Amino acid sequence: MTIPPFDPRSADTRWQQRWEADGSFFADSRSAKPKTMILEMFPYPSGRIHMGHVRNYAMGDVLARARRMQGLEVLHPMGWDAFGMPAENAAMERGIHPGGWTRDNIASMRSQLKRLGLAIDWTREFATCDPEYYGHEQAIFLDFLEAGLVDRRDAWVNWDPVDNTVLANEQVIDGRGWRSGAVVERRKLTQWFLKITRFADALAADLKTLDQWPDKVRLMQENWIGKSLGLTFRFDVEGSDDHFEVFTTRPDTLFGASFAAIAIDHPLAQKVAAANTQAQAFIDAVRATGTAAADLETAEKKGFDTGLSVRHPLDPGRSLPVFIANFVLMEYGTGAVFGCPAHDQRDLDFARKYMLPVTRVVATDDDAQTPIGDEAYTGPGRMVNSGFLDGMDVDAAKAAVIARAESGGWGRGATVFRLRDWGVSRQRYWGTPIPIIHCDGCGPVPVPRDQLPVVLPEDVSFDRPGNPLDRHPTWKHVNCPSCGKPARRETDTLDTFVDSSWYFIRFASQPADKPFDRAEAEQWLPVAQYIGGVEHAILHLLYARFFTRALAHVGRIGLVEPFRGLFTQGMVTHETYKDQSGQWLEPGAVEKRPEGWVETASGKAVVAGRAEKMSKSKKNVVDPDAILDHYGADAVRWFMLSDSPPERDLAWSLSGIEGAHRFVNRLWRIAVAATGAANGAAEAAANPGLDRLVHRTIAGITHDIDRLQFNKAVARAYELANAIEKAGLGAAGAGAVRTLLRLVAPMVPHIAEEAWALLGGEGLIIDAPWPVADPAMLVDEEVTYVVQVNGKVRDRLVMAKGLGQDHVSAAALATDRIAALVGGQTPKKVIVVPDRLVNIVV
RNA sequence: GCGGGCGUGGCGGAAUGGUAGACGCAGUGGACUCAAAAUCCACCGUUGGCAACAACAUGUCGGUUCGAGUCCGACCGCCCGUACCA
Repeated sequence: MTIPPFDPRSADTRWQQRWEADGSFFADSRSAKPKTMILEMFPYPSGRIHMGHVRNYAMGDVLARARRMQGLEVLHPMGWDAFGMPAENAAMERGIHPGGWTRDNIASMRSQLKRLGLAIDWTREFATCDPEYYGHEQAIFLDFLEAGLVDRRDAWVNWDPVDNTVLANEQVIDGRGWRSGAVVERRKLTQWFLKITRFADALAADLKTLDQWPDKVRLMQENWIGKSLGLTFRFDVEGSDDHFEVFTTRPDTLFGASFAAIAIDHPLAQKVAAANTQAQAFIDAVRATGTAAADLETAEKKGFDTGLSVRHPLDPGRSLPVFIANFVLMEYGTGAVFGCPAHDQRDLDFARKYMLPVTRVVATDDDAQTPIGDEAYTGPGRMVNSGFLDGMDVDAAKAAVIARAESGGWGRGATVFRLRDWGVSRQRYWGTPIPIIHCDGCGPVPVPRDQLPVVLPEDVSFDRPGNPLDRHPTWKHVNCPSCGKPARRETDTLDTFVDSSWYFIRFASQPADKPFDRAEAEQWLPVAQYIGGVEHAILHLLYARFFTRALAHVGRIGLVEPFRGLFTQGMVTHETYKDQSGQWLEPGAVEKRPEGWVETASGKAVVAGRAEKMSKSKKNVVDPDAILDHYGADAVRWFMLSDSPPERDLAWSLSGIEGAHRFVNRLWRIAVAATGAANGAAEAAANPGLDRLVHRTIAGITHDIDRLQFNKAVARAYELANAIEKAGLGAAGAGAVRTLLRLVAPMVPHIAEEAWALLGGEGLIIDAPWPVADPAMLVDEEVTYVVQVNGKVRDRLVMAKGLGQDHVSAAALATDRIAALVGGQTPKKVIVVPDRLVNIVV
């Protein structure tokens, strides 16, 4: 009987259909098994999946499948982050409806994903643009509104005057709208805010509980929240009733103050400008400079002397000039600062420019008399030139100034956060409508809950810029739920980050009549392992943490941290190629010849660049569908998991996928060999060593998968495969082969099922229990000692495990090689590391 | 500027302070074949040597240690994040 080779074209769909027919991946909330939720960040339905998706979902799938084999009830869901600008852009460019475009994309991406054979419970699939989803989101918004977690206020936004819409900061490039190219204006609009700052302290403090998150992400969030401790105090303007507050983290340096500075948007600056055209001109000039990062970096410190002065709070005889300064931000702290040039570089630059005094107030033991040069001193030391603070260290002085301010009633200790409240209003059509009705008499009135969802109208046009909801003939015209008079719907929609801030809870529980059932959701949450790109380290992950806390605050759920484990995977990259004129070339258009890389068609030399993230503009994209057609799902999955550690970038290569494909075929040959006749001689000779390796591999791969070190699991699988082939046991090796198959089944599930069936395994391999290593088999009876002389390896010695130190050192010294090297001297020292190594020092 | 990460063969990468280079890719030689593909076997850090073996070798320089890729200090390079944050 000849067994045909493995053919993924038939096997992949056959097993996928079988799993689906069996409901293998259905996550049963009523199961008595321990439950776990494995989640990868859900995709935006852009149209096609890319290799980054494949890598992301392959990793999550390994974990989900392994946990399932380990006896857990696994929830591994999939859905669509379906609202957003690209759909509206497509609508404008092609005259199609955003909803139709989105649903078509979802359909094609779903079928692409299914080809990968992912262990997903598709019964829980949803898209955030489903009214059933966003209706519940509107209900949550109303919950938050009732609980005082929603605010409506004026805010500065980036306004594109051509597209008539607000732009996110990321959509402003060099001060221009990324689509229209129009110069972006700063506009003040009334916006809805979610009060994330209410939780700023908890969001920062609880980062330390997230011990299964990468340190890097925790640090990024900590910096983003930006908690600073210090003093807020009042400056009184001399000769008037005006006063303003400043915040400082260095109250200790207050005696070194030589000026005060306020932001151009500060109310006092506005007041000054109203009466002073030069001040107004300065403000206009600063505003025109733009706020792009590049501008700020090179921008000189500039100020306008208002002619006003403020009293020094600790030294009433002194007064300080007040400047309007370009480096003071209204958005941070109080929009006003005091300048202490000696101990702050920015203040020093400013003071030198405007000839302000520079007084050292912090000194180390030997530099109290040294004047400050071009560099501010920000280190520790003792206070000088500081009145009652003299002699104190920095920390004591901070506390003393705060105490003095509080008792004097002119200031108080304060905590300031960099984190701002979350503006969620978007002047867009393709998003969740904000469930509010504006009434001239009653103000903003919540839509009654029995009228949810507020559904987006289908009949909209994108022939003109701006928000189609705003100009829809009928949609926004409704009566006020409170007084019944004619009123208008809110036409802004929610930021799409709101949609992704609670989708994982909806995955865990999706009743029709409410966003989620608390008890059911809590069975699955928090997510045991969340996997996605590091680009979401701040916004999405912070918003989701906030949302979960806010839901707990309103009593809807009993947890505050949604993701227990977080893993940020690297990108999939590919080499890039450019021709002599600098045009990007597709990998398929070039080849490597002895003389170097050339363009195949023309034979002209090509410059091979480094591997970069796959992108259309660099023409280095590899389409998963074509690869799946050619190699099948298992080879692609295996390649995505091998070679590179998962947190680092993975360079796609043809030879890499070829190698993965070879391994899949080799697994099949190994299985086929195990159906043959037993090779008795080989069995007797090779079995003990192989058995030990099998158990070591079980322990190793289990451990590697737990830690998401798939590249190491892959290496161990190769080792075991090599050893099985080398042993040449035939059917006598079937046990080892079956174990290998179970170990690789989470990674290459289709070939694993096929080979499992071939070897007569019971049921499906995904229903087979995960192998368990026998601890006795992990311990060797014999160990190889490394014998070093003066730290250099000179010999190896196989001895029984657990011998005494004297015995080991005597044995080492007795070998001819070592005896010759030691040459009869008495060793100065012999170090014995039990069961590992002997080092003889002469 | 600040914060973080990373530097190991031709390449991706392994390595609880204890045999550096597991495993894969690429390459070289051979077997099978009319031939090729596939597959199998062997070799595969550098230098010297027929060999046994020796020396060198984990970005650079120093330190701790019987012993350092790993720990400590200084520096160089690359990558990522972030920024007038008071």
